[in-house]
Amino acid sequence: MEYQDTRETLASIATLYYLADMSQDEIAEMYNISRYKVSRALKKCKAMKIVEFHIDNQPSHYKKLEKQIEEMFGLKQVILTQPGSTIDDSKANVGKAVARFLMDNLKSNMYIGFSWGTTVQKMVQNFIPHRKYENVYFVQLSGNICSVSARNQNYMDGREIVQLMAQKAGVDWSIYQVPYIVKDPNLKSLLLHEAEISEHVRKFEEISLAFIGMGSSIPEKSVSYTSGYITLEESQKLVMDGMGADICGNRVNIHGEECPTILTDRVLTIGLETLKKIPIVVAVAAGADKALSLVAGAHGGYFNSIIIDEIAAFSMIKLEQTK
Amino acid sequence: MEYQDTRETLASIATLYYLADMSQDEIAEMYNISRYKVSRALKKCKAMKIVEFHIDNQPSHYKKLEKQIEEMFGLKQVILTQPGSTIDDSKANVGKAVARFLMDNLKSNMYIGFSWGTTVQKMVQNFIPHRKYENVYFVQLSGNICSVSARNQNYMDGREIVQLMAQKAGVDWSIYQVPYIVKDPNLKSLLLHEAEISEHVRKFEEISLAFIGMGSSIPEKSVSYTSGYITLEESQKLVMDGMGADICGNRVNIHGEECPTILTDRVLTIGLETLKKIPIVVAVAAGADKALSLVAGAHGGYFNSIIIDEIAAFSMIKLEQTK
DNA sequence: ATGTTGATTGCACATTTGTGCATGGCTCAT
DNA sequence: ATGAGCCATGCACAAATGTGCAATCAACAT
Repeated sequence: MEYQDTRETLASIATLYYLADMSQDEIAEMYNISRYKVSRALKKCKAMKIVEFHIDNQPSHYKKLEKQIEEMFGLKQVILTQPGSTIDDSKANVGKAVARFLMDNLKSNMYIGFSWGTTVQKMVQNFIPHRKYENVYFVQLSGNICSVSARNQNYMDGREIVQLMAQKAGVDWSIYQVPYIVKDPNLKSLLLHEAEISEHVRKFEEISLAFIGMGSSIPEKSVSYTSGYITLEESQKLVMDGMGADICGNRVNIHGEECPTILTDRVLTIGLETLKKIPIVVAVAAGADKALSLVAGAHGGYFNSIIIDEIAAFSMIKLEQTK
Repeated sequence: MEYQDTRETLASIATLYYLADMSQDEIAEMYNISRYKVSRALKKCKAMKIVEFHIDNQPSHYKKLEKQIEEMFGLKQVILTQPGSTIDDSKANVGKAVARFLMDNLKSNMYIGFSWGTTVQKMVQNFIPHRKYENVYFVQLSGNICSVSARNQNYMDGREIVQLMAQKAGVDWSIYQVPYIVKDPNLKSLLLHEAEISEHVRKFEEISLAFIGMGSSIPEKSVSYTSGYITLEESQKLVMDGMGADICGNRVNIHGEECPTILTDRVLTIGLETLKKIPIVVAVAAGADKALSLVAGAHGGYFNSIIIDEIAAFSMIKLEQTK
């Protein structure tokens, strides 16, 4: 047996490991390669989705878990979705549920707010409105990031999400035409004094339903860092200082309290106090690393509903218990 | 989180382990149970098929592997099938391929031989003949075992397999109305002198296509033991003595040579020399523990074609290389 | 040639996982 | 009450697995 770095060989290794119950050592021997290589090949198989794990669970049993989280965090509504074999799959499932939620709740005479993010983005393709709406505004809640890693092929910025959604629904929309983060707090206040921008921000007060993304509490994954607004060290320091939770761009501690950070007064996004006044705010997230933001946001009362995957749900419970 | 011994909880544990990449320790902590229990719960998840592994491989790439085995063992035709997440699934896939092979090759004026076994049995439900055949006989190649463990709900004996197949095809059949194994060699020769039985055995010479099952080379799984004809110690001794290969009931060593064993002249089944004279003999098997019988049988020339799953294929190669 | 960059590999080590065995609890027939 | 049989549990240990790091290799521009 000769090892080649092809999809076929990788599939054979995955078969031998997961279906034939052979150890990595045995497989290594067959192909005359080192055990380490087999270990790494298997990792690759997961990454390339050559092997996938399917868990047979009736989503009906989420009812118990949803109830538990509602009570634990005092939330109005909790919707759980199935995790996929990759974080991207999980986000897609959440996105589908978010789209469904919106379609169920969208009526005429409403202002709807959207932040952006990879999970929120997954809602777009699943949003298929059937009715016509009068006097509906889709409002962008957070500014746009300028530089996106080229790797992220199908990345949508906040503007694009709001615009696509509004066009699908045939409603008006309002764009937050500012950068997500600025260097100088003074610039932020200057921007907010611009007539066009302040007019947009005033619409925040009219919103009756908002969907907001959660930031990752892993310093390397934080958007402020990945988009180059802060250094990795600064990102790590934020987490160290207990300010790893990121509610739609606002940094808070695990209790949901705002404290001064390097990002204070530099992020252009809907403020926490404004969020609190919106009747229905839905936190949208997938994956374990969103747990901190979810727990913190729930305690701060910045949202009253969540649509997340089962993994994020368990992670919230775990974090709350060990808090 | 409270642990309950329900399918739901098991599914959650599998989700946490396989999809959320949590360690068993972390999961144990969440549920306030011991790590060992998590390990055993995961084992149960596999057994209950709560979690399944799917490997995305195009069966087309089996061509190379099939060719390799054909050359390695000098076989006329090798057909490989996908392994399933359980050995039962794998057998079902093999059974499907066997049924297809039979449908492709069955013509009028043929005698077809069938031994029995869990893999051969899987062929029955997938056999859907469409044409009518003249002068076709389905012939049972091995005697029947009498006592079957009650656990094996849907076990079919050789008689049932042949009969069902023949009825589906609308052809005649001939049953080998004897026990699979007898205590006394004399009894075997007496039985073979019975007119009705000897008439059946004479049909073996007319067979042009036969499907034969392979015995497991794991002492505990050998049918001679599980059906109570020999003790576990005797079964282990057979393997120790190098006679673990089981070609349709005939014990041979890895080179395919017959040597005297405790079962010699006690098994009522088609003999190896008779098998050799049949134009097409197809070995049917799934799983790693059939490798010894497959390799031995190929070397002995008792069959010239095989239909097995990918795992059995790799196991054959491995065994042949380390032989 | 030489340096630079990036990927690959093997190693040592820590972590994670599996399992035979002994223990203790439970049921049930005597 | 007693003892036999069964099953769940935890432990100790062995086996299997993951990964940071450093060495190596290959490609390519200088």
